[in-house]
Amino acid sequence: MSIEYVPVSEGEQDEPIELPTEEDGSLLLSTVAAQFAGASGLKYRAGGRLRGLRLVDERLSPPSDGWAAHRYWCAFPRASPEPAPRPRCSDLIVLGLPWKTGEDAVRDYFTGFGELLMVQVKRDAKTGLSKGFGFIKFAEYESQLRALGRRHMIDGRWCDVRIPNGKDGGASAHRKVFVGRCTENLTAEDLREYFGAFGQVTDVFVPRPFRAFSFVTFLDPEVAQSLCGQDHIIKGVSVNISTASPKRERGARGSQLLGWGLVEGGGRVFNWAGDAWPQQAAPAPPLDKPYLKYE
DNA sequence: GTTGAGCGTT
Repeated sequence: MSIEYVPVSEGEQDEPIELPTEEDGSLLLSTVAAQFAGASGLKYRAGGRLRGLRLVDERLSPPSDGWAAHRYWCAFPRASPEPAPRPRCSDLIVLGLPWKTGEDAVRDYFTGFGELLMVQVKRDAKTGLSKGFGFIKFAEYESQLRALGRRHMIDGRWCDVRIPNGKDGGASAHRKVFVGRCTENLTAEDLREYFGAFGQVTDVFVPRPFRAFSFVTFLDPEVAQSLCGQDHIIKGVSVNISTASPKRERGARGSQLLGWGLVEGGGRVFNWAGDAWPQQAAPAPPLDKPYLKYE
């Protein structure tokens, strides 16, 4: 069989370019792609119907009645409807680890949620004793979602997994709502269950001793924002939902009008970018043994 | 009784 020339166009209506076949009578897909970048195959019309050409090992086979009986145009891959880049995993902080828990136990536990890329338990440099928290990073975002969606019993103690402060680009400010008019019988579990119906809840904070409010953090800021301004009845209690204010901002909530750009606190003035929460500027002296009461 | 605990020697 000798080389022949096959008329190929980009679309059915376009002007064809003649492309050479191989010795075996096939047409290389690379020959097509050299003229029509991104082409993944060829088609033609047979008796009014569209037909596709057989493609094996990058070689296009002629129709049964031969190349010369038709003219051809290119098929292109469907514009990928899902180039949506998945959110990347961030480091996650694990809070409330028992003193005795080391990297191995943390890794063993969280591997149940997916492949881990990193595990750290933070220790005092001098004594080597655990500080009661650590960091993990998952390989897959789905694993991170699963881990953020619940509390964790590790070595006999409940632990929390959070996105570390300052590592979410201020997104937590939009993902968290303030729940006012809480009563003492509303538990964190009640709130998690109730608000979980609106979207994945990543954190519930209920002050102890009792104060008449709580915080609920959602994975999706849209969910959090959609609830703001509403009253909801949970276990017969009418609670009010509003936006959460940055921690350092006490009293003068009017400065929300300034977009949270500049805030006074504790006799100092703090400044931070965009809507990020302020880093702790005057950290309370850390307790020597913050988890002692639980042990 | 309506604004929060703890956050990484790189």
